Amino acid sequence: MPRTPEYDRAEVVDKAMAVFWERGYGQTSIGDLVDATGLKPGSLYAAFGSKKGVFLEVLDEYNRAFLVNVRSMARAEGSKIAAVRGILDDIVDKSVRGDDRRGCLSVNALLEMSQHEPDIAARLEGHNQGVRDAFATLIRAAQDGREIPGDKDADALAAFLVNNIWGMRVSCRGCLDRGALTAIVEAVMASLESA
Amino acid sequence: MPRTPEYDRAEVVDKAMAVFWERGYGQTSIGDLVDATGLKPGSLYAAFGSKKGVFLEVLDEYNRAFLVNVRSMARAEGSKIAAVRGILDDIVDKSVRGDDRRGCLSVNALLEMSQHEPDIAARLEGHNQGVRDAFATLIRAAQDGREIPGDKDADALAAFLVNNIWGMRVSCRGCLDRGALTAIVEAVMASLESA
DNA sequence: GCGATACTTGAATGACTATTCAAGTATGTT
DNA sequence: AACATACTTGAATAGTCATTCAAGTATCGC
Repeated sequence: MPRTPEYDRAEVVDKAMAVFWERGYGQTSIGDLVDATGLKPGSLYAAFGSKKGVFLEVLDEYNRAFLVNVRSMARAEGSKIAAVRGILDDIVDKSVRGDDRRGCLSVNALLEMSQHEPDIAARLEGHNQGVRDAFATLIRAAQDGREIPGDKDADALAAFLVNNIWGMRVSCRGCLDRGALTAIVEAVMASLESA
Repeated sequence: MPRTPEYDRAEVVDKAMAVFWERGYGQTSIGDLVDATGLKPGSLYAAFGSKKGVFLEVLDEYNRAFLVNVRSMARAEGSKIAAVRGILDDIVDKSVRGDDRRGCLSVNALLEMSQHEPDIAARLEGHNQGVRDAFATLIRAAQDGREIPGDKDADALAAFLVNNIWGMRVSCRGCLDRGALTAIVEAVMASLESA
């Protein structure tokens, strides 16, 4: 009976993500979203309720995709240490690709909004916990395979790893180049493997 | 001949810093600055030119104070490794103190503004370079004292160290508690000292 | 006291924003 | 074809914000 929407929701979320990622939440106006998505204000509000509603859906999609990526690399056959390095190299690649250094949408949002938007802070914290858990699982697998000393605390190593990832996501917003980021990856990997 | 200002500029900068730090740049209105500093809009504009002018002065003061702190800890007699640990412990303390986790004003500004405010990006990059240099100097001193293996690249270690500091400044905006941050510090220190 | 200087005040300005809504339009079922 | 549903449109609303400015006021040297 109803009229069917003329847009694809996932596509709209992707386009909105590009804008929020580029400009941040506060600097993105509804007008920007209208331009990027092709939806008029009324349609946007009918579909998402508010600007924050759009952003929450963007954030969930971003975090979901990141976790999927980490987990799929973790499931690969063979060396788990190589999987960790692959994930870090991937982050370096993304950090220096293009001339826009947008960093991590999730980290950007955490710093911009966590103080005055508790629901966003809660959502991000849940996601970060998921990321740390995924890395802890991967590290335990590496310990089982004797690639990482078994007496180390996997959760602590995972927190250390994630800390360096957040750091790189910040550093790449400054002017650290590929060489500098790669050197950081080397230091992190050496630290993981050392007895 | 002229009338003398009724306020102390350094005091005004400090009060403005508290507001910008708490709320971020975009979420701070001139009205907030008027309330915090006691200066009326006209006086604020006469003294600083614009909202961004106030922020630039705040940022410079923040960065200056941070560098002074690092350098003074680095100059202390005795173990240089202990100095590094002291700096990191200090950051952990500041990160968990109070119930507001404001993080690092400088990192917050970098993520919020570097994309669309090139002059702020440039200023922050200059400052970050200064911080890396200060740590590299400290690390070379530790190598001279045989506290850190001499064959390691001091600049790379400094970048690694700063990367973890930025990471902690992000992590503390989520809900990482003192224990988790301390564990990260342990991992970083172990990494520095290991041959 | 007088004049010159420059700080202070606070209301006015003009621009921008998120959000709403009433009118218009397409769809699928009956 | 007619109806109910619900998507689409874009102009209107109400609010906020950074910035300006003209009038008022305090200080200093003479």
